[in-house]
Amino acid sequence: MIAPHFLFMNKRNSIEPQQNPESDAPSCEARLVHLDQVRQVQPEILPLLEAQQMAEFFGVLADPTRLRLLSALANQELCVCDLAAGLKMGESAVSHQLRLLRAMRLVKYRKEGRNVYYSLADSHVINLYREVAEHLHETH
Amino acid sequence: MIAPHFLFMNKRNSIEPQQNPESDAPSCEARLVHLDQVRQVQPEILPLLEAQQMAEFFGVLADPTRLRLLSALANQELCVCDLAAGLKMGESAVSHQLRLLRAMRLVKYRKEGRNVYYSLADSHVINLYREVAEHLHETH
DNA sequence: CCCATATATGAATAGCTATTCAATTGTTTA
DNA sequence: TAAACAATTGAATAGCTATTCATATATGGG
Repeated sequence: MIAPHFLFMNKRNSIEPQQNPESDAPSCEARLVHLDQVRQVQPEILPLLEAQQMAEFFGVLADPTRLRLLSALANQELCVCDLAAGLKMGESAVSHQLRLLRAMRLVKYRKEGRNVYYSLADSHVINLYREVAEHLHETH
Repeated sequence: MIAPHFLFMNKRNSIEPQQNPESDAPSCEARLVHLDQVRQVQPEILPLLEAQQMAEFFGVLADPTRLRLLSALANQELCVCDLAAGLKMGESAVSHQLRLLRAMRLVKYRKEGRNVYYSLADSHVINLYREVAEHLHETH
């Protein structure tokens, strides 16, 4: 298996929100059971801050409406109004969601007159979809 | 750009929870503005059901604790107790989250005595991480 | 057989989130 | 300039979710 350390972006095992390894164990007396394992795994655990960033990103994709918006934009740029019509939703709801997609830099936009045209920002989303689609299609 | 239609798994543009294209538009009078665009994009929009499935999957990854659990398991299998100790969390919380990861088939487990050892189910998660890490590391 | 331990589970609570409604901004056109 | 319109924004509400606490199940040791 590939080294996860790299994958989880532990560029440096620097100071993190985590307490030091020897501190109190919350409940399970792990230090009595598998202290070695715990010691070994702790530096490989994704630091809380980076975990939160990544979770925030996945969270943006964790909504049917936003996924449908992205799918609509996969082929062509569209204005808010047309997106709303295509999804049969209110413009306000769509605008709120586009804001999130914008914040995560998944879409970009362009103003033309009183319309605002949105389009996909890069190809990362496409790759993510492919991976997840593959996973979801495996033996259920 | 790659054909999104394929990526979004519209195996068939069959009957879906969506109303027919001519039905009432909620608010924006899109049929007056860009009816052609709306018509064109609608069959490409990810169907609601599939969008929900995919959103559910991303939702599992949209939590710092679960991401950290996965990072802990990337290298080695670990029992609940050690995972809890490594993350400095209660066993109950960890167990609840592992249940979700199990439901999404991201981890598998093995019982040995009174311990239950968890490990990653496949390599999809690894790939997802890589893609997202790349995205997050691009010019902020 | 009883007790400690490992894990799982259910209920409860606090915090987050998606949509709606109302109001606002900025732009075009009449 | 007034009116219509596209889009955004803020507040409010309903629904979801992560953790905690309490309890349950099961396994191994004495």
